[in-house]
Parts: sequence; structure tokens; C-alpha cells
Amino acid sequence: MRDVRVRFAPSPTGALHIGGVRTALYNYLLARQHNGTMILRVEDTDQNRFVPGAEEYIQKSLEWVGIKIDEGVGVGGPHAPYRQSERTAIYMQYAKQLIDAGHAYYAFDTEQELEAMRERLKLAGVPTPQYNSITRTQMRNSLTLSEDEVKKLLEDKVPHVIRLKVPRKEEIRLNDLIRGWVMVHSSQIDDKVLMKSDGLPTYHLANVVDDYLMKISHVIRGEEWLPSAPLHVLLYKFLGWENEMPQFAHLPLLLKPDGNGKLSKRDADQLGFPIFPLTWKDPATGDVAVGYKEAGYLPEALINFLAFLGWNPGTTQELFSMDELIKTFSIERIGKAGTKFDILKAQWFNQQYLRAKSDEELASYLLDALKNEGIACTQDKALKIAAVMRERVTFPKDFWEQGKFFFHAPKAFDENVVSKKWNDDAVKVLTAYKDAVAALPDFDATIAKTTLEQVTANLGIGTGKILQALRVSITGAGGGPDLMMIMEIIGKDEVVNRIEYALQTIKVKVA
RNA sequence: GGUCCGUUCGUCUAGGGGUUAGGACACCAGAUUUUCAUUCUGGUAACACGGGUUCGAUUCCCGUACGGACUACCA
Repeated sequence: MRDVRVRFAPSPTGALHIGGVRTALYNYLLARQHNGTMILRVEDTDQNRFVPGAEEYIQKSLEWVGIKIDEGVGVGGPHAPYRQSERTAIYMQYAKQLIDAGHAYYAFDTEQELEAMRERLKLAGVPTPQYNSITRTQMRNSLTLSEDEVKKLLEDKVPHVIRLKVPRKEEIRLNDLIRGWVMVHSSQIDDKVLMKSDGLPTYHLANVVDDYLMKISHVIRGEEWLPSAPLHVLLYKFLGWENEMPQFAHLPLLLKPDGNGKLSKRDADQLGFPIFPLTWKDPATGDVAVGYKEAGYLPEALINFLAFLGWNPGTTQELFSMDELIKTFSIERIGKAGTKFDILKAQWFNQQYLRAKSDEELASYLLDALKNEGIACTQDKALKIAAVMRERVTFPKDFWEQGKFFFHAPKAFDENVVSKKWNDDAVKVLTAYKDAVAALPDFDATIAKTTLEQVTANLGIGTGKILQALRVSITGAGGGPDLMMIMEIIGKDEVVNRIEYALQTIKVKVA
């Protein structure tokens, strides 16, 4: 087997879509598995769609998820440059080679002429007008014009394109690694533009030329490219590179969670989940789209989730580190059908990875959030909070957002709990408990518990009956981590103060 | 419309000529947790349809339906 060299080749037309990240990931996994090379090539041949900052964004995104580029934009390499806009001379050379070999030709048709042709064909009952082996005989190109005319037009720098001369009758077959043999008749392919009138190549030419020159062994890309893959096969053939042609693998698309169609930013916005790895601010509109990173997803969780969107190991193992994915991944186990995007599963992965972290790491999430809030907290306290919260969080931000009561006494109390559990017995117990706690020389979770049991026993009231009332007085809510631990963490004085405040506030409310 | 691709629980999927069609997420129920969550146990739930081939098809073949992609001097 030849050296595995794969490329991720995005266009810098905006933020990197999550589906693009998955494509990059599959490429990366294959490369690493075979000690191959992962290449980043920027396909910026459309000047009109260029978006400033997009290229840097793509690089940063890949870096964040842990996909390392061996060769390409940002790192260089033996086949530099890796930005297609810097390789225009190369493409022209091969376009000319195709012309010389009779596989391509100059076309001088204006947009209006093209439009007129389409109109005429439609009127004649042709459903899909194409510039092809039939119609090209009626257009203004180097096949219909005399040699002298063509020469003059070129010398006068009349705007023109170079088109591929697709044969009239030929069966083009391609063996896709995921889909098997795909056959298309050349009559269904039109004479695609290879070089645009601005002197830049189209995707089709640039992609084939670069993949060849960069010795790409596998082209792993989205299924949207499948229809044009036969065209690319044709190009390899005409360029004389048939034997060096890479293997193709067309990935199933990421579909929207409900309904049909491919996943779009709009869907993600509507359903409230990110579509980009990192937060992206559209330079044109100023719109900001929150990324997976900023939303609290861990890169290893995102990767694990993405890897399973269309691929599976064939075992019941669900959790895979990048290294494990590299070992286990195989193109053969990629599915054919489109995959609906389920953000709930992503959250589950995130939860798994978050819980696997040490208390120290979890505490650091809390400490970071507290720093932003300007709240002081000891390492020891943060560690304790992390320990009691770890089973209930999905995102790092949850430590702070769901644990605010550790730092702020509740100002309001859950109405529902109050109406159900706040009664004379509760007031009796809380009053006595508050006094008992205040008199304690030492205080921790165990003592808090035994003290509570003593108080309730003395009053002849079941502990369970008033526990919710105690909780709501301490945290303001009806649910949360172990209450005794919460009391230990906030400390004796705070416990007393909070009960006191609740006793006063809630009583007033009820009355 | 045309071309190409696809179709197993709600979702991601395993499987593959004879299986109680397996797992995960989600959901529901019970246990534990004097709350909630966690954890544990259990449960609901799928081979799109119609023809073949076959002793036997979810599995192979052909249609149909449905879905998707593509159909630019965009990638």
C-alpha cells in the first residue's frame, strides 16, 4: 500500500461547519492509523466568496479539537504553497496540457449567450440544458471558431473560460470505498468549466491537480461531491494520471434532527445548539454564533460524538479517546445513510468525559467562573463543591450556574416547595435546629446530620417531613446535592443565618 | 424534471438467508438515595412497501414509495 496522504480542503467562506470537522476527523484518523500525512489545503479559488478570518478560524478549530496538521497551510511542506489562490500558474499549465491533448477547449461565450442557449433548449423541450458534446457545436469556442479567430480573440484578451471536452459516449466508473461501484454515463456530464475567466481554476480542476501533485492517496469528503466524482475520474484519465488516482470515500451527510434535509446553521440556531466548533462572528453582518467550545463542550467529547456520526466500531464500546479512535477506525465501517444530528447524544458524551475528570480539574472550572464573578474561594472549598456536584453536571459552567447557592444565600425560595413543605412542624424544627447549630463547637456534615436527628427526635417530628423545608431555606431550591455536605461547605454561621432569614422571610410571605 | 446515492426501534446503530433482531441515547416504571440528580434493575419501541429467488427472506434480485445530494465561470 502506498503512503497514506490525506487532505482536508475547506474553502475559507466562513466558519467551519460541524460536518466539516467530522470530515477532517475521518481524514485525520486514517492518516494517523497508517502513519500517514494529514494535509490542510485551502481551496480559495472563488474570490467572491472569500471571507476574511475564515482561514485562521479553520486552523484554530482543528487545533482545538485535536486534529494536528502535518503539512499545509500554516505549517508548510514539500508541496507548498497550499493555498490554491497561490497556485494559479500550475493550474493553467495543466489546463493548457488538456487543450493540447484535445480534451479541453477555449470558450468565449458571454453570460447572455449562455442564457440564450439555455432558453432555446428549454423551449425545444430539453429539461436540463447543458453545455455538452451537442450544444458546444453551436457555441463560440475553439472547436467551432477558426484557428485564426481563436488566436485573435486570445490576443485581444477577450474574456474566456477553458472547458473540459467531455466525450459523448463513455461509461465512467468509480469504485467508492463506501458505496462500491458507481457508474455514470458521460452524456450526463456537461463540459465543466476548468478555468474561469478571472484566470482561477474551478474546484474540479484545482482539486484534481493538487491531489495528484500532493500525492494524495485517499479523498475522503462529503457525499455532496459524489455526483461530480466521475468528472474527476475523467480528469485523472485525460491528464494521464489514472494510475495515481486516489481512492475515493464519500461520507454520508449530516442531516437536521427533525424533518429532512442537511444540517444547516439555521436548524442549529432554531434548536439551540452550536453548529461551529468555535464562536464565530460574521464579519459582514456582525452576527455572533456561539461555538461548541464556548457552549461548554469538551473537545474530546465532541470528537467522540462526531466519530460516531456515521461510523461505529462494531462493538459495544462507546467511549473512545482520539488514540483509541485512531486504532479502531476503518473506512469499511462507515455507514452509507445520512445521519440525523442528535445534540442530546453530544451532551451525554460531554457528561461522560466531564465526570471522568479529577476533582482538581472540575474545581478549576468553578474557580475560573468565580474569578469572572469576582468571588473569592479557597482551593479546598472548590474541591469539595466539585466532588458533590460531579454527578449532576453536563457542562463545566454548571458548577457555577447550578452551585451559586454555595456563594450566595438565596433571596427567593422555590414557591412549589414552600407551599408543600413549609408548615408549622417545619418552622418548629428549623427554629430549634438553628439554635442547636449555633451552639455547636464544631460543625461538619456528620454533625449537621446527627444534630438534625436529635432535634427532630426531641420534637417528635419525622426528619423526612422537614428536610425539604431545610433545603429550601439553605439553597432556595427543592433539589440539589447532599444537603449535609452543602451545610458543611457553607459553614455553621452561614447555615444559621440562612435559616434565620428563611424563617423571617417565608413567615412574612405566608402571613 | 434529470442523474446519482440512500432506507433496521423516536435518534445513532449492530447483525445478516433459519436470531427471543443486539447495544447506546432519549423515554417510562421500580429499587436505592429521608429531596432532586447519580447508580442499579426492568420496560415500551424497528427490518418502508410490493413482487420474485429460496424449503425459508429483515438479509439476495427487481420494482414502487419515501428521503437526500447534485444539476454555476461556488466549493
